[in-house]
Amino acid sequence: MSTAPAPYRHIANDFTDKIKSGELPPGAKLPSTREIADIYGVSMVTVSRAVSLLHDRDLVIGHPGRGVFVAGEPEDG
Amino acid sequence: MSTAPAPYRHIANDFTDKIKSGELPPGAKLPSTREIADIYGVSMVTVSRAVSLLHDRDLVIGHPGRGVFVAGEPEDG
DNA sequence: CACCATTTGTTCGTATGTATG
DNA sequence: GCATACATACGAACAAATGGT
Repeated sequence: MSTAPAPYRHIANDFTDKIKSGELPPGAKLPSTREIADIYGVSMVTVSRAVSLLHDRDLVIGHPGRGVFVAGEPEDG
Repeated sequence: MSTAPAPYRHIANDFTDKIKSGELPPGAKLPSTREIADIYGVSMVTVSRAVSLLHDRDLVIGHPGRGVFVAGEPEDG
């Protein structure tokens, strides 16, 4: 069955991996919603949902007007 | 203070509380998406998002054509 | 300070797909 | 195949915050 995850799940999973692997260290700024949407070929709503999951897991922190940053310490503290 | 959570957050929080308090025991069926949407006065999309959070937290399990059930053991096995 | 552009966050309506019965 | 019900997505819109001019 593969159980292929939905796009928003895939995106969330993808960034979770990048953060946990250190590719995106604490304080790092994620691409804007529009950027990610363009990269994955989905709408901004879908990206927003994916980021919401990351936010729910305390992996990232979004700052309206600035961007989304990886949680952990810098930029946020 | 207050920081009133968004509707979908509020709904998810509400059901999380019901489940954790035992008001909704494992195997219990949640109201249908349409029902919840009607109760809270929001669209089904918003309810679906709230349930997605519950699902992400392994609090519930959705069965297309049947409904959403509280996770834990029964019904889900 | 005022105005505008950018960016995040959330919602609505609608459509499609899948699964159950 | 139809009715019911969950899951996800898109497009458009509004609200709030930030920052540049």
